[in-house]
Amino acid sequence: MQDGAGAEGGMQLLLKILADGEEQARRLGELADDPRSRPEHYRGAAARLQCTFGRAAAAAKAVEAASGSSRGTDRSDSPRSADESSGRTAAVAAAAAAQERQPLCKRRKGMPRWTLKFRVPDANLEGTPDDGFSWRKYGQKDILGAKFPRGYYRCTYRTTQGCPATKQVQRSDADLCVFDVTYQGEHTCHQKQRQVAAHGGAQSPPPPSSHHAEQQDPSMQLLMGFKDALKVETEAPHHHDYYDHGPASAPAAPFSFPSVMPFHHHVAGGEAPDNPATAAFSPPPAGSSYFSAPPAVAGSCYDVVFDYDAAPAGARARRAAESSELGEVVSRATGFDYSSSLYHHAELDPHLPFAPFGGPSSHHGPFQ
DNA sequence: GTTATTTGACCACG
DNA sequence: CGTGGTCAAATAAC
Repeated sequence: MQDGAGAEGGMQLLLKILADGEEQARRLGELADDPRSRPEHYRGAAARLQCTFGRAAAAAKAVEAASGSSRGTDRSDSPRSADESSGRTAAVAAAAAAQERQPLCKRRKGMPRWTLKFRVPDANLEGTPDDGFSWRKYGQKDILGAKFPRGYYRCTYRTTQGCPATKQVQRSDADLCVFDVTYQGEHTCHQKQRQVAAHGGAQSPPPPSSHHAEQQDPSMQLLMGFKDALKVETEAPHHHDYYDHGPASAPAAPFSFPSVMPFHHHVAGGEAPDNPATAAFSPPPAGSSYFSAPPAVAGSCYDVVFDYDAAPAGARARRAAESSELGEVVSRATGFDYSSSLYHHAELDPHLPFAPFGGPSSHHGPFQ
């Protein structure tokens, strides 16, 4: 019973989150229309969107788990992760567990992490794609099985402003024009602060918490971000055209989610951990949970793909291959010549404001 | 002079 | 013990 209720409440929450995502996507579209938009703007918006989807995914997962457990037909042929197929009560448990899980007090774990796939048409394949931020390279490592070394970067303002953002850049083995850029940690430095403050009305009631608060509470930060990205305009969902060099017509059709939530589709054709990203980035057969927005203004688009899987690199790939992978999303951006795919490995659910699951007072839209 | 990159060593995790 | 991520000294670039 509780499960059922949890599922319903979860579904509502899910819908709510999806609505947020829609708005964020719209906003991203709006950015595209604004010639003043910069890569960082897109990135920021994409990041927010990504977070939203991460939440949505988690919510969906929870809902599924809830309904699944009440059904009684769990486990057996579900190749999913064992921990989740064991039919938990619901998201509440998962969320709680996630929040409680923090024995890793050593390294930088627990920070939001996502991967963007930058595809460089044929121009910028010289070096790392510019995402609008200043990075300082602090290392390079040859990765097993990878043809090219992986570059480690951290925010230039790490020492001066204590910005925790880091990224890892790696060229795809197969496609030289594809870069896997894994970001970790949000920028707290001022370089990105001007992310998206372009809006009429009471735009930017100054992001009050933009430096310290976020470091302590990622979820808080995320919520703030949501609030920040409320108005938007989107385009019609397309298929898997990850990059459309469309004319500058940024029409705009309401962004609506197809049949997305429960995406269970196997993607990789096997265990080719070489490039999990490639799998998601490559042409999804028909009917995959992939949809990107078409033609942007100038040519590039952001294909955002969420992959919630807490596992790092290797395991992640395998998981993506074996179990259901969620691919999803997106939107386009303009101004640059690369398209990218954004992956999201919700480090589990470090930021899952799921508390009010199954409760009536769930998530009242405090986004403002 | 400064600041960024390179590069091997070190260390943590699985 | 292998792999991946970071540090830090040396080097290069500005």
